[in-house]
Amino acid sequence: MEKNDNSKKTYEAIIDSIKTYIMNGKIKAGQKLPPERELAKKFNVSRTSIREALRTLEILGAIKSVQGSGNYITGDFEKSLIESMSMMFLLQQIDSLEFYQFREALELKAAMLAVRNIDDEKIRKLEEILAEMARSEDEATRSALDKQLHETIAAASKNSMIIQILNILSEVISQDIKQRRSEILSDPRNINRLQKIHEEMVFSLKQRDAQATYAAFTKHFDIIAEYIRTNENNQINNQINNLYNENS
Amino acid sequence: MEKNDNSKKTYEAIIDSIKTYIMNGKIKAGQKLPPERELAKKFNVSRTSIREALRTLEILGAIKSVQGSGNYITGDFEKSLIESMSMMFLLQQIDSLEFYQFREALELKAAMLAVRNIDDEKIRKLEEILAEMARSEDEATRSALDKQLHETIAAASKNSMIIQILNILSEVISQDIKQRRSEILSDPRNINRLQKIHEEMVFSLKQRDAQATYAAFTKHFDIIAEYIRTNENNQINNQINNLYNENS
DNA sequence: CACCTAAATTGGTTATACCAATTTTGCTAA
DNA sequence: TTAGCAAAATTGGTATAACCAATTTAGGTG
Repeated sequence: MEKNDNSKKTYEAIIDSIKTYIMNGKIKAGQKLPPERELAKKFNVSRTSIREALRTLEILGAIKSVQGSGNYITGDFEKSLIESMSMMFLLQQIDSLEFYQFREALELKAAMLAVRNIDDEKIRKLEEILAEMARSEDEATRSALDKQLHETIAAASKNSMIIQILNILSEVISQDIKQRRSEILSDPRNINRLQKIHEEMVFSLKQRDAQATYAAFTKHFDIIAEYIRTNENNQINNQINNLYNENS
Repeated sequence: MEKNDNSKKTYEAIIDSIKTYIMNGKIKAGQKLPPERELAKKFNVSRTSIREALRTLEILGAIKSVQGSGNYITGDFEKSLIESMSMMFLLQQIDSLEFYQFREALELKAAMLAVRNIDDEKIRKLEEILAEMARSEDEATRSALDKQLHETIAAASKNSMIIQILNILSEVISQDIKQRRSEILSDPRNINRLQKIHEEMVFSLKQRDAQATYAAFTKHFDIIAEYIRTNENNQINNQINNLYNENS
């Protein structure tokens, strides 16, 4: 059997074909692909090659295979990005500080967009969270509320891409974030400091004051950065390693 | 043959195993994995499953398969992220404005980091680019210099993750960026405006003045945003579609 | 020692068979 | 007729075995 392409491996050619298939709108999200055996016939290759192509499409988040049912077009790319970024850390030894700076970039932009786009309901929600944080006793509650606060602000940006990537980043370093959050939030000296800054952040958003919002968020980041710098050797990779070592 | 895991498919389990293999440092970047037939024996599964796992690792950028030679650990995740993000656009209809806001987030952070980290040599380079831009006649040259300017600033941030992601973003929307850059840079009213802002950007970096840098970059973004808003219907997807339709 | 060729190694692909989950079909009973 | 259930068909998941194609290795030759 002749190959579809001189240079490309068969499964790569198949991927492109199926991609084009999807992009041209012949198949829309949610729809089912033809059965593997049929695809094999149609593309005139073995089912194995079809499956290798489908595997990569699956890892890219383009499709989802369901045994006994079929291969469905999806749009779930978060998983794929999470995988990629995780691997990126694993092999490139990107340190925590760099990672958090990346995250800060998005959080800050989200905040600046929120200044323009936030509505009164979200403001109320933020104020509620703040109030709960103030009267929370245990570190676990504070940690959960802290997470909620940041997510609410991100959502107020109304930029779905930034929201999605922030979610992904949280996933990638959830272990790391959790640990650090609890570290930082369990230090009694920080509790008040952070509470104040959180209040500043929300207040400046309420006032739709861009400059104050920028200042408040920057201050917030500085506290985090301070913590990370003191544990410079604590590479994020260690955390991620633990994630995977479970199933070795 | 019993499956390695109750819930996971075999090839997924294999992926995890090989990942762990990599993470534990048993295999470092550049090294060769054991042959597929050997891996199959070691993991007690078929070569088929091994290969499906290797395909996904390849698409993730973790390995590279070379026929006749072997599977090598690499660290080339850009390709994978580009793929993921491209697909993200294709199926999710993220519009240009959102995308550029995402980009701005990283550019701004890069600039703010550059304020702290930039050295005199990079400053000189930026000034040279500015000078060239001032005396450039054609739009193509200005466009190339503009790109160079932004890349140099990004590099000055010294945050490899931000630099990488910015590169990836450029790749993903290179068509779009090129088109808009030339649109914006070909309008005679903008040439002077942009030249001034670029000078502000570089000058504020030279002064290591964070506030001024922030102001300059924000002003720069506003010009871009202004342009994009007036062409709101111009979805980025169109550009990317064209990228792929070639091989249909 | 350098070079070339043949053999061995290793990834790429195909074909077939069977397992496992889901879906469909069609019968049975209420 | 219809609701429910069980068998059959469909469809993805895995395993073997065989062969192709590129690379690497080994061995021999000049």
